[in-house]
Amino acid sequence: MDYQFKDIEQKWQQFWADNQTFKVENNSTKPKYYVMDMFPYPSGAGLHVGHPLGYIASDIFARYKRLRGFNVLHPMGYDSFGLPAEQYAIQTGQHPSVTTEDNIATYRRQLDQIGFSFDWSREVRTSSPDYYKWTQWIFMQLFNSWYNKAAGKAESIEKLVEHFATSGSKGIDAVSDEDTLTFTADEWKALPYKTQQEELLKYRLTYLRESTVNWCAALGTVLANDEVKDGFSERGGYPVEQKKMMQWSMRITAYAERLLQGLDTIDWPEPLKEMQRNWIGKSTGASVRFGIDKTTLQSPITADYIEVFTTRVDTIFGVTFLVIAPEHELVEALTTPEQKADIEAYITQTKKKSELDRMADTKTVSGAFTGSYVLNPLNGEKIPVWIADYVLAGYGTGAVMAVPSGDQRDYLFAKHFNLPIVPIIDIQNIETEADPTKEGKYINSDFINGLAYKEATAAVVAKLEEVGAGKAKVNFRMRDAIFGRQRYWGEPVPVYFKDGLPYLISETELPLLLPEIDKYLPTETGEPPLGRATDWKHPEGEYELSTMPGWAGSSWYWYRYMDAHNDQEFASKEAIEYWKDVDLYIGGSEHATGHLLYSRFWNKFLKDIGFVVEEEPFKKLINQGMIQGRSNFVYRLIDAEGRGTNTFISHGLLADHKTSPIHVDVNIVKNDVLDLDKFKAWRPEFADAEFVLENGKYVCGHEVEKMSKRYYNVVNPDDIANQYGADTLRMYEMFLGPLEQSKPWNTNGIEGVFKFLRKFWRLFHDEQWNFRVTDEAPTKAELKSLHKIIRKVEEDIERFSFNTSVSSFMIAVNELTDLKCNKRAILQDLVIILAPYAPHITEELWTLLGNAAGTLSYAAYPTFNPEYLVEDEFAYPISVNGKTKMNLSISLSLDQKDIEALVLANADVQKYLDGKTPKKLIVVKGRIVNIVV
RNA sequence: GCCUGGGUGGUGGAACUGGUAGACACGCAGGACUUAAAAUCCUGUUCGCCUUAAAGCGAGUGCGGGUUCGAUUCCCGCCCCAGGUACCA
Repeated sequence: MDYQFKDIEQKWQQFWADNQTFKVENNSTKPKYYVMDMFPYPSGAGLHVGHPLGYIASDIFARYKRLRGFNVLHPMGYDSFGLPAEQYAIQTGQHPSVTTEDNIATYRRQLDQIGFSFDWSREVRTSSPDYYKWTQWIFMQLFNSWYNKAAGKAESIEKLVEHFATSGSKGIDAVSDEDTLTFTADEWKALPYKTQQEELLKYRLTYLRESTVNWCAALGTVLANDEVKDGFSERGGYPVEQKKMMQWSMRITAYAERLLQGLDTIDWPEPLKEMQRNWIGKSTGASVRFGIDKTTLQSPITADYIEVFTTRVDTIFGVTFLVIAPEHELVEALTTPEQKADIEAYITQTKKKSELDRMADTKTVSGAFTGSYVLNPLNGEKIPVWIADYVLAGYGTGAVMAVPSGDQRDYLFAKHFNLPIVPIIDIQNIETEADPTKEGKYINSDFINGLAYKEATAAVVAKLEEVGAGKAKVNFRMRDAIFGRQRYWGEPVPVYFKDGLPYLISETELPLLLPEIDKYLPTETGEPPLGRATDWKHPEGEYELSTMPGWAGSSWYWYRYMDAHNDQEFASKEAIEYWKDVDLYIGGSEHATGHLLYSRFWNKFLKDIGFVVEEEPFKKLINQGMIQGRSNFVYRLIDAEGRGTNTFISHGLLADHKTSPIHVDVNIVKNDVLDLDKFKAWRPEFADAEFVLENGKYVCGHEVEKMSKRYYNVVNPDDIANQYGADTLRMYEMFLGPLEQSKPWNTNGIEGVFKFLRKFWRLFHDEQWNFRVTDEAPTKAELKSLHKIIRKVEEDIERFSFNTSVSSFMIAVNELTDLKCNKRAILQDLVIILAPYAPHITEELWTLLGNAAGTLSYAAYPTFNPEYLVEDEFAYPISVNGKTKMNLSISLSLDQKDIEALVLANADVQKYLDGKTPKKLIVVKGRIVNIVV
């Protein structure tokens, strides 16, 4: 029979499901291998062709590893809590769990159609109570822990309490809030219970913190930064104000150093690691306190100094002004009456600027003088204090010591406002711009004059410490992560409040179920949606009303796959000790600093408290590129009055007509040629459309854009699978180009892949489509083809170069077709090698070859034998001055000298030399001959 | 602005360690089969020049330089595109 992909694919998908072919056990004599994909959020739009790209790659890898004798864990699940479902619920009143359920069913159907080898018995859903029970449980462990810097890890809060009770706060080196108390053991014991608890909250790894949020009173909710435009909500355009709010936070900063160091131990793409490094943002420097000169201030001020962080403390004698952020808490107090108007005008101006404007505009210098001064702690010099929007409130202390001779921004600022620029290093050239050099000796710098960078820095830090005005400090850019959302569709926080204190519910009360509410909106008093729940009250107090953020459930899910149905633990010790970590993780780079950082954080925490065994969760990570949409256009003719007609001009003829482009559904266009009948049927307004054709065809224009419904460029994998089959879809997505590269989707080449599979099928069949394979001994040429592909695919898979292996399969099948090879000895091995890429057609042929159904997935992978590829001759390219002129076959057993002689004696070579004597002859054995004349 | 990745035929791409640029596929053109179409198969296909043809010549991997016997690959400078982004002191 001809290649009937529909029957074959349905048959084998059913077989795998019925026989649980890919179910994997938590113990085996085989070595383990864990291949995981970033699980999807099940959106209402369903899967588009961009999603499966990574899944196909990981599935090929998983199937390959299985063939190579590994016990492979390859699971899939759903990140099913999230905003879109809630938004939909607000609009339609449908419960998010209902729409989520529907969407998951669609995803599952679409995934099944592509023939993935997932072990579905381990499926997880973050929104399922069985799952979020453990998300809540981990939250409780974090609440019950603090970070002991001395031990270099998280420990139980009990240990901290014990220490307080025996030794007070002395000897505690912890990551904590800034404002912790100092006390003796007796003083601790004497503290009221509430004060003790408040104190402990300053140490817990999850804690309450007041943070500013974008509050939109009209919508009654908190908005994300990108939902706010110029101080108004993007949705509705209502005013947004900064509001302080008590929120749950995660003390991820405790792990900053370990998160940074860990990057050196994992096999991730370097750009992605770089992103994480930059996000963590470690900088070594010093904090310096500049005393406020109160003699010039007319109003009283509580603060005594402005603290700055600098990485160049050695330049402190070059400081000629201080710049603080317009949002700095001291701005108002420092502003003198004369400067008040200036400062207020500047602050108003800053608020109008969007983040993007502030970033792109490095050329405009702006700022305003507060009228106040601080004193240089080392020489007592009076230094003016300015505000400027290039200083950000959120980083460091929100204040900068400006050294215009060494920093270009400070330099421009000083030039613009006519502030002094003092050179501090002898070789510094500051005529036209700042010179940040660290070479040379210091000048104009008091006691470090004549010193070099290293000694100077040490001397300044020592002096600052001596006078109590500063100290060496490591600063991280990374902030603690807010861990709460004023939303409904998320995990409830397992906490209730009594007398203003948070208490964990008991473990036996887990999971704390999400209550039913009447509508998915904030309450009239501005409480989160959970405030609407009736009869939802802890016996001891009021439940927390915010829910966990989107990243909670995804920060540990790889452990749940290891033991997905355990109701005693998030995963058993045995399962974790067996699977350990994810060997290969494939997903998009948009999660570089969110999910991938939080996951590493939770993993390190779980290791600290002894529940997991590996410091890093994902040993190797590959980013798949984004698949962009390729839109098609038709061109509507514009008549003399400038009105659109119902006539459409083919792309090649546009120059002669006035037209306007219209997006057309890519699904009714093939290779940029419009299907006229489908176009007429597409929309009623086009039913009478007329066309100006070129060569009898209507050719569409095209553009690369985001894949989106409104551009009519969304391609659904179902359509491809229906038309060409899953095996073609799988191979085509790989054939499209390098996995890690972003590329537009187009189906231009899909016929080639489909034809390849038919050609492969035909190798096993005669002219009349009868299955016909012989047991004859293979020829040398056939063995060569086979072993070439064995080696090539092995190399390609190991370096995740799937596109090149698809090409190689085509070459192999072309060669074997030319050789008219239908020998079992060759074809059976070829079936195994191709199986990870095209699992359905290969399963069918595998059984036709007489093997037991379903055994292909665990067959023995063919071994490469280099002997079949040994050549005795090589067609040397002969080049003259680097330009290839001809080929010359020469035995590979000859040595350098013989080759040289042979080449020079050749008549054709002599012709190219044209009587000239070669200056030099380069012979690279087995590669090239180059004659220099 | 900064960081990262990229720029190769009409198109997607290949060339893995500096060694035959354009594998493989699409598209296109021509041909075979067919009453016809689809399907299939065969041939050609980087560009320019010359040629009846065979063959030949020249240019060519974003642009300009450099290193080298030899550069898509390494170095310097520039332009453009994509993604990320936090003026990070």
